[in-house]
Amino acid sequence: MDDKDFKQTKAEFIAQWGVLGSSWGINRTMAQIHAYLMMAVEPVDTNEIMQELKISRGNANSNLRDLAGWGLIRRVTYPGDRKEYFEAEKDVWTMFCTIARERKRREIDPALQLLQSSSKQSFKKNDPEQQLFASQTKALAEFVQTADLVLDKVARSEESKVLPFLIKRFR
Amino acid sequence: MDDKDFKQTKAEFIAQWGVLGSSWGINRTMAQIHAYLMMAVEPVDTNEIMQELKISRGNANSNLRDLAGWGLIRRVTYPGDRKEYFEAEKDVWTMFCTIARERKRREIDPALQLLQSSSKQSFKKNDPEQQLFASQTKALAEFVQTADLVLDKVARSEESKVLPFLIKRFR
DNA sequence: CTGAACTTTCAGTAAATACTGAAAGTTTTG
DNA sequence: CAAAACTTTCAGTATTTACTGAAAGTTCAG
Repeated sequence: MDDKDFKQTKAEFIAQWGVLGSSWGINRTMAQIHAYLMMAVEPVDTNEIMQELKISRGNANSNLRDLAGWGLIRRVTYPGDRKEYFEAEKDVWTMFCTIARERKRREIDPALQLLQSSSKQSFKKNDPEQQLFASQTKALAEFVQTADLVLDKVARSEESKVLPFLIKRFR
Repeated sequence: MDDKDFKQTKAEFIAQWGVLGSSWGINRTMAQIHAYLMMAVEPVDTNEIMQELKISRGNANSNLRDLAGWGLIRRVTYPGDRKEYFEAEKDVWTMFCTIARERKRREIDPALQLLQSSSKQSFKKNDPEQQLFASQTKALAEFVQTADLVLDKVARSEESKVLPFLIKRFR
């Protein structure tokens, strides 16, 4: 594969990764920046990202900030160089744990809170509608709590190096 | 809890569930309709949904269609009644399996396809950038494949009745 | 076949989300 | 301290996504 083909393959990959990202809840540009950084051998500065992905400085800046907020990329600086560079976590299991931890915090915890507070009301025992509401919210709360717990166990960084092997055995 | 309080609690729950849904990739209305149906004792028709959630016929129709497409709700008809009613799957584990199956089909499979086709190109062994691209896409492909497999195992309906107990033990 | 009962579609519009680029802010250097 | 090098913010705008409601479509009873 010659260099020209490679550049094209890579660009195509990054573009497509963005499309996939947006079919999740992730914005296209953020997914593309992440893909770009995952495939970068060395840390990259904002200008390079702007040029390669054809996006504005503001857009690059805010998506990089968000990615750093998720813990998926790190800011890197070199002594004697005032620019900031960015570098992605490249280990997929570490990435998975990071994402799991953040999603738990941002999505699971609020859901659990709503479900628990809803299910802990007092209801009329003779009203089937109230009974259903009570039992459904309770069942959902328990489910989410279980999911939470599993993610917790799985996303502890110590175990995350064992887990891949365990799971492969499990096939 | 009197009936008025209950109505309010339920409405608040449905509204909030919608907010949570949209912090995932799910649209607010769809999440609300689903919540409404999960908490409904009997099958519900389009008009009731329109009134209760204050949405248009078109909106109700298309979100109901999509929910049915996900397999999260069923269409119900009664002999001698021309209207269609809708009813949600209420068992949370069955719901989970359904969602897992659909997400696999809609999100995991396309990602896997992209990753596999990208990682199966031939690369220059002496170019570190090409090497990184090759190894990253391969690692991602393997990860996604594993996730896929785990979901597959978990989302088989037979086992889904055992799994909750298993996981509770695991605490 | 006709019309009532119901469902679906879709052009137009509203709302939410993402993006731009210039201005303001910050840090460092000479 | 001034100016250069860089980063952040944010008002305005573009793009995407969701929603409305009326019209078209479908099914069925008489």
